[in-house]
Amino acid sequence: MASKDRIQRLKDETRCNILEASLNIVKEDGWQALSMRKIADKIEYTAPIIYEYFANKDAILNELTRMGYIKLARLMTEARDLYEQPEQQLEAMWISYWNFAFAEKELYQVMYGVEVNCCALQGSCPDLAAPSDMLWDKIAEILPADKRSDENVDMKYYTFWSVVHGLISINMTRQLTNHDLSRQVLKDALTGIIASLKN
Amino acid sequence: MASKDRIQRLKDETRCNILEASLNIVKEDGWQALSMRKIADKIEYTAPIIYEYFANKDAILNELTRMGYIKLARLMTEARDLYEQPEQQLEAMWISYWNFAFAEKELYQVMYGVEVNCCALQGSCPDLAAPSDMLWDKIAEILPADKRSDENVDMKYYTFWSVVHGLISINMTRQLTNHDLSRQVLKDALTGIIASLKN
DNA sequence: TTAAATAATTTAACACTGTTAAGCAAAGGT
DNA sequence: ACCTTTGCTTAACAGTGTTAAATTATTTAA
Repeated sequence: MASKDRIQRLKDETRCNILEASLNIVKEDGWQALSMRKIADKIEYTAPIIYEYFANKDAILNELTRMGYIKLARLMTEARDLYEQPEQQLEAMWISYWNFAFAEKELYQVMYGVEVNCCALQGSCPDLAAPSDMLWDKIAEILPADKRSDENVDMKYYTFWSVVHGLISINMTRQLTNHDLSRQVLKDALTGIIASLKN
Repeated sequence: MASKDRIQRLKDETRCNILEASLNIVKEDGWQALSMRKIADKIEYTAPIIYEYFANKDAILNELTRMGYIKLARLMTEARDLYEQPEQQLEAMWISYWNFAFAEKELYQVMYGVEVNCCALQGSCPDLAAPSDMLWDKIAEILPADKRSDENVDMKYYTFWSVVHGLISINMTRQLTNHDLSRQVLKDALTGIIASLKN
């Protein structure tokens, strides 16, 4: 009967190896490069074996997503517990969220649907710059003359863009489904940032 | 010699048809469903023909991206020109950006790397909710008692999340490469929102 | 110990994917 | 009429996720 345990332990280990191998492949060559056969190669099996442990490829992604959330929660808890005041704790948690995103880039990508391949075209044609230029120029126009440095305009521009794009992304990936609430957040944020331009 | 023109016109039309067919497929079944053979089917040719017009599949995505930016610039210009005051113009442009994202969801996705498939698992396990719960609770704790309604906490939570996730996304898709500037925007935004909690 | 049953693993296959090379058929020029 | 160019298709390659069948190894029973 103890052999059952041993076998179970080996199965658990293989399951773990599959997840580990997957993450390694992604860290080396990106999500695009992750394939069942490559995973099988890494764990020194053939592809169909993986289906004994996961229903399909998506199930592996889901499990990695879950692992990401668990790790993020741990890091945020640790960051929070370094402080006493709620305001400092809240800030520490968000900064910990930020740090996690870059320390575990691949996990963050699968958790929140940030594509990597997209937008490979960088400043290749003026069409791509037109919208951002329009916004940038208008921000510069509103900012008081003594604060109209390139860096200040950049700061405000990216603040706007972050909140708007972030809100859109969260909506599109269905992490926020209340569209009315979204619009309200948008309105509030926009008026808030616009107000902050003029002082 | 006029026949040359006619032929050129037909070629231009086919090129346009490829882009149109691609966008239709994506609108019907998502980016995942877009394949060279399906495009060929729609324009009633076989797949290799497409390579006469585009170097590869990526080139099609790039062209759709470009079309997206052109359309976005047009909409933003129209929105801006409805107003006189710079502040109103700026707000109108961002709202126009927001509206474009949902009116042309597929274009926005390819322009800014928002994955669709990801995070299909919704509230399936408590692990996924842990990080957001931690943040939500801390926001509730800081908010003055008379403003501690679920809706108010939600608003603030999503404001935080939008700006942080948006900034991360913009960084990861390499639309903003200056990491120091990012951190500064992050810090400013966080202290700004935290300050706004207590009044 | 040997035979039967069960489990573990692989090979083969299917229907896809992007992409390229070879072949064919129609049109144009001489 | 022939030759050349163009337009288009068929066939193929290497890869993908996934499933069914075949094979090998291990455990159980006699």
